[in-house]
Amino acid sequence: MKTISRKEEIIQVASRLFYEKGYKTVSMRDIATAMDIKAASLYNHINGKQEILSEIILKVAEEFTVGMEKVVSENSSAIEKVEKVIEMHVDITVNYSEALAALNNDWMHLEEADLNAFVKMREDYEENFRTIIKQGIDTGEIKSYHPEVILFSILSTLRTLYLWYQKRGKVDVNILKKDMVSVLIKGII
Amino acid sequence: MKTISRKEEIIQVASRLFYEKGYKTVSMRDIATAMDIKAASLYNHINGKQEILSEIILKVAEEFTVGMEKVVSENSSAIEKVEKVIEMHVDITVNYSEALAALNNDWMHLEEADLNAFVKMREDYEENFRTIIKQGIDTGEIKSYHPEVILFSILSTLRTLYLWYQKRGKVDVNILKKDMVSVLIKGII
DNA sequence: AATTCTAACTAACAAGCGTTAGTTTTGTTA
DNA sequence: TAACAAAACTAACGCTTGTTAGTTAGAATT
Repeated sequence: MKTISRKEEIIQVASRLFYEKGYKTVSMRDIATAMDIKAASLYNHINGKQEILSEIILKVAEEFTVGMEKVVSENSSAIEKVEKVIEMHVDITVNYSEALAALNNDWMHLEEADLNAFVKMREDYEENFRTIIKQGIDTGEIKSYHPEVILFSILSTLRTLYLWYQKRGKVDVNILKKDMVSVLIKGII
Repeated sequence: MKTISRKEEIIQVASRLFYEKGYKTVSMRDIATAMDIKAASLYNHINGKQEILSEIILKVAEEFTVGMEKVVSENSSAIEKVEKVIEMHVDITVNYSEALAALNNDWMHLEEADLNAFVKMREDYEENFRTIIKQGIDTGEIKSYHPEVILFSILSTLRTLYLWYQKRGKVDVNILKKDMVSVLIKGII
């Protein structure tokens, strides 16, 4: 029986509100009201609004980083790696769908140190994905379109998945993975 | 020699700032400073911050609506219609890349009347696209994946294009159209 | 030259923001 | 039961927000 700390509860509630209205629109009073307490009481558990944002974003960003590093280190074909990346995105989307709104839309409101860390992680992630695609093109597994266009096309779809997943009443994960792999890969092989 | 009114100038400057930081983060003083005037002076030309947002968003939304209606009314195959939709998206992205940030990220900050109008346009647009895809599946032109997944996949990519277009130093429009059509269509036929 | 119009200005407002200080309530441990 | 810690409270702070009122400088029109 895993209990949830008050701090984690704040982060959970904030994630939901950020998902609905965005970081800048949600006030500390909004978060407090949603928890039936006063805004000042939040500060018994967290250091400030910034901390809430960075905990939400960086936690998920690290999931992506770890997941991507695992895929890259595998001894498998490029197409298999792309498949694994897609599946990882689906898994993270299902587990953190609300946090992904902040990660996608509010990362620029992180302050310096966290912002730099996030941007670095994001760039590394894209670079790893780009390398996989280029390798696939070299080995002939993937059609030789401009790699940047393939990268952009797949990544856009994956990054926006959290919106559709919420809207379409949370489909079965395994079916979702299969569909995504089909649609995204069949076009490039 | 087409001159630009002061109001249009405000909307243009605001679009750029909204693109960079988001509607809620940008203050009227920020907009004024960027134009080298005081915030109060803006009100000689516009009625308020809301008006700026709705002018930016609804103008582009109408472009999409008109474009889609034109495509739908054409007498051509489903695949040809999908191609036309993709090309329309590229055209609008090139002409309104900054306004698209507000349309994608800040539409929820429209107030009631404009919000309803926008949501309606967006739903109609998606429904038209969905119908095209379903027709394509019926006639056998398009693989019989779940139409919702195809719709989502293509639309996500098109809607995020404005980000990549800005980042990659504004590629040639016709090349961009060709690439997008290739990558997005080859996967579904 | 007098008038009107345009577009800027200064000054201020009420409301909301994130946050802090100090206090009180609540529940657990000695 | 007394002591302590956790987590809530009230009250207020300095600052920023969108917006309004009233004024002024310069250009265009009569």
